Amino acid sequence: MRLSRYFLPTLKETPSEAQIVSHRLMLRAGLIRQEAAGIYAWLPIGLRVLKKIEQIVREEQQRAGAVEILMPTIQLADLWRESGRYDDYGEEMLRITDRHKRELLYGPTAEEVVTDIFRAYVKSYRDLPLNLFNIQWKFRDERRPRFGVMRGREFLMKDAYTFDVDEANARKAYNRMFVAYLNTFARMGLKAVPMRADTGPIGGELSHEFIILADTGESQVFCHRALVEMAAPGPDVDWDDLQAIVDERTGLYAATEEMHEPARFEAETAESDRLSARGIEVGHIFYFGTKYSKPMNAVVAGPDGKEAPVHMGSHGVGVSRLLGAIIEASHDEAGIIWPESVAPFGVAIVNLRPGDEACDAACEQAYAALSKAGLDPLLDDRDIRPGGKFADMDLIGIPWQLVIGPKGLASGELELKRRATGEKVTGSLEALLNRLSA
RNA sequence: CGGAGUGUGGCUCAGUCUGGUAGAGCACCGCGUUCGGGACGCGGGGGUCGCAGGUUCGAAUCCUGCCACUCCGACCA
Repeated sequence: MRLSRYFLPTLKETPSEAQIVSHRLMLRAGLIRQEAAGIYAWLPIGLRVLKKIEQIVREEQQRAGAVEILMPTIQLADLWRESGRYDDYGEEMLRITDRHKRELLYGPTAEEVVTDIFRAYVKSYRDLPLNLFNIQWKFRDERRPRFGVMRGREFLMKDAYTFDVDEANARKAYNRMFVAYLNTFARMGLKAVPMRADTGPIGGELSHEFIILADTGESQVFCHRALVEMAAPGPDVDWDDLQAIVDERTGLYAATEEMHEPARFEAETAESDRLSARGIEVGHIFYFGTKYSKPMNAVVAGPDGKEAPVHMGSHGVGVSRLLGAIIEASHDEAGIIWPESVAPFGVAIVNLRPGDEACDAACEQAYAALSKAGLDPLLDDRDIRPGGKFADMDLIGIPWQLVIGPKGLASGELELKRRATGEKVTGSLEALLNRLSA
């Protein structure tokens, strides 16, 4: 992409509505624009990062055996009456009436819709286990939206729904999502800790929140220090038997404020291992048995021919919230520092003298080579003050900057800078291109 | 929903107390000089001061109502 023909509305000053660092940086770096409280437009750079995060989530869901579908944002009130949640959900649900006076709603979650899809087609235990997920916009009319995309009213969520014949199998499905989440967040450079969690109004018996630690987190969390440093299991695991991996994580104390038991924490965890911190919830997994399948009559025939309600779980990842969470975890004075896996571009080529024949030619050469190598370069060829370019590239957090100017071309010593560390490498254009491609 | 606060060009804000016909910096446009980490000079465009009503010869400014947004709390897969 050439910046002279792109849309990158960066701001020098912070809009007054933003209080926390990720929100400020998202506005200043031109990732999002607020349209109303908790409702945002996604600008080109923000959308690129959102899509990369979404793709990582998708790949790890598929690796764990989940199948992608796409459910509508608008749902029927009648389905929610079947489950009994229509009246319970309260003012957080955005209710809509169509021209036929039919009652609709903007989905805050999709248990009802997916259960309706399931019961229409799946009739036998032989079709299980089944895990259907979708990545779709949700709307919850929060009393107080805040912190930018971290607590918006409209947000992008991955929600997976597992269907199993009994509780033992449902726990295996739960474990697959548990491990998939560990791998998902690790790929984004995040250290996420699974914690015992309150099941809230959705109900259920078994639930973990995945929390990343950040000073601006919304909830207080308590856990054993070892959990923070534990490496993700990775893709090469036995997906049919993950109990040992899950036990290793759940054997150590970890709980959010609502579930915290101080006495147990102190009994189970040596004082030097106790960690109390603020956390951001980026994922949440639930097993809730037959809470929806029973009232909605989602049943399958077992080997004995008898019908029984299917055992379900639901498993969410806050995809749009993850942008804020990653920025909270990775930034400095100058701006965002994207992990390479989610960076909007792989490398920025900065042309210090647009219009200078030699600089333009060297930039074109670098751009072509890096594009060919799949490094997704962003060419900053804007004819503005050079200082501004450096600041913009730092602000939007591109992992590498290749600086091309007349002095460097004359001396043969160009500069390559790594955003995360500030480390600089100098060399010929060819040498730096080779280094980036490696 | 309880408490607090803010609405003035795209952004950050001054002006409101003490009423007199709207300003600064940044951004934007033109010309010139510049150019290796957010340049400088000169010229220029852009605002029914959140909305509605009231008081007044006159309202960004005073009064009333409403709306939006932000913060603290409660709430929250």
